[in-house]
Amino acid sequence: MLDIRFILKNVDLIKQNTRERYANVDVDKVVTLYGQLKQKRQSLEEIQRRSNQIAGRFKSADKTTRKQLKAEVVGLKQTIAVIKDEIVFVENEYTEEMLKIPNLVASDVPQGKDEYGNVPIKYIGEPTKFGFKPLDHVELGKKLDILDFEAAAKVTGSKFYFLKNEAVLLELGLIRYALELAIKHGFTPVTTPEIARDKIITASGFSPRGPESQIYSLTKGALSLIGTSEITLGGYMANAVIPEKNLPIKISGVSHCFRTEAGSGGRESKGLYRVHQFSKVELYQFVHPDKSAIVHEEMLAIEEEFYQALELPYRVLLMCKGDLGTPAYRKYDIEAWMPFIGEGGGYGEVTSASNCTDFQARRLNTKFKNRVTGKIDFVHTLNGTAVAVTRTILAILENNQQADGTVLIPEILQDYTGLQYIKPKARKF
RNA sequence: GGAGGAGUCGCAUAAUGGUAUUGCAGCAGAUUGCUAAUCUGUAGCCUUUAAUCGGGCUUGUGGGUUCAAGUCCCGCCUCCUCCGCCA
Repeated sequence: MLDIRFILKNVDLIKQNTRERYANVDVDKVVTLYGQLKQKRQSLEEIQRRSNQIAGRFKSADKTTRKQLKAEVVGLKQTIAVIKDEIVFVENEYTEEMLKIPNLVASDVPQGKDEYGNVPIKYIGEPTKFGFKPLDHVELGKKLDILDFEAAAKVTGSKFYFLKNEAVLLELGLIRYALELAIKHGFTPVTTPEIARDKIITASGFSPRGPESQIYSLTKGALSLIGTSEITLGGYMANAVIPEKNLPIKISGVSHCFRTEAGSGGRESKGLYRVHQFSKVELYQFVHPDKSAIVHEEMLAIEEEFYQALELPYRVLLMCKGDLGTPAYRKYDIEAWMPFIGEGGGYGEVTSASNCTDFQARRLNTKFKNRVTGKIDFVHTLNGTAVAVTRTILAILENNQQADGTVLIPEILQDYTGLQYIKPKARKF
């Protein structure tokens, strides 16, 4: 959420930004509704003032005066009720539209409508070449007996999976290595709830209910499954004032993520690439506003350290205006080489790192206080993926397969998994 | 899940239905003069203003009763005690 006072002062700028980000929002409507809201609130306050005045005279009044005062206040009460209803109505409309206004963008964010507008800024490693006919990860998963999509389809439906045998060790090893990397960089590890209040989800910039929602909502209570631990990690500091000397606060969250993937049928949806549930280690930071730009680079550096240690070929993209999420001010994606994307291989998203400036903090109401000046202001928040497990397993399987049908475990993970390679094996069930 | 109790500023506390008290801490100022003490002021949000003054809202939260609600009634949240269930 942006500051309404900032919006009012910079309507043209906001409109241009909204247009360039291809956000479907009516900025004029927000301005108009806010004007109405303010006007109604002021008239309400005036009537409340009169009502309070009458109540104040009541105590010392005699019987007949009280009768008069009472008669006087009845009309006011009715008017107050009417105006209150009007305010609730306008407020709902206003909030709904207001929440759609995206964050501002950094000056170096490229123009562009969608993923094709993203700008590659770095390529590390070469796309994997094979001296034999490689298999995709779904076929590999079957031969190695480590993935089972058919059984998951029976149990839950499409886009679910069972990990089996070495894939399980690989998942746990990836999580463990990612966590140790995070801890090395000063993050406090946490495991989080995987269900959150809709309020917290909204505050993080996601919409829990509605047709385009990516979120699974529960029927019991105003609760939903989290799409990412970014939601719960941000919520950790909701309504908090952090002493400035305690910044930055760096948290690394381990959780499952649940996504409906509404409207993404067929698109790069084979196997593990796009699934309804996966494990992720997330990096999250609350920082001083002056520091967020530098910290954003640090977040990317940690992500790169991870994928370099895994020896996977990847590229880094600076995301264009049209492909940024609503809360993001600037965002990097890392895409790992995946031999079976598109025709003859391509790069597929494995991480993202976003600087959300004060956009999330304003809605989460997370502030910091300078002890000397006493100044209170919103913190900046950043989030990034340490590891999204399923896509990383996909990349390891497809890139590290050998002519003899085995898959080599990256050296860094060998201690964490207790494996050097995964061999094909007969499937008993 | 059931029964009972509680929730007031960072902490601690007060308030026969009458418009949120006091102490400590922190912060600001004054004074004294030095491992600090004393005095004064100081909650948040919205609104108004050049800035003040002023107005409104806020006792976990949302409703209700009332001229008036921390106080009475109802829903929800959180915590405590006990019971049940359970990895």
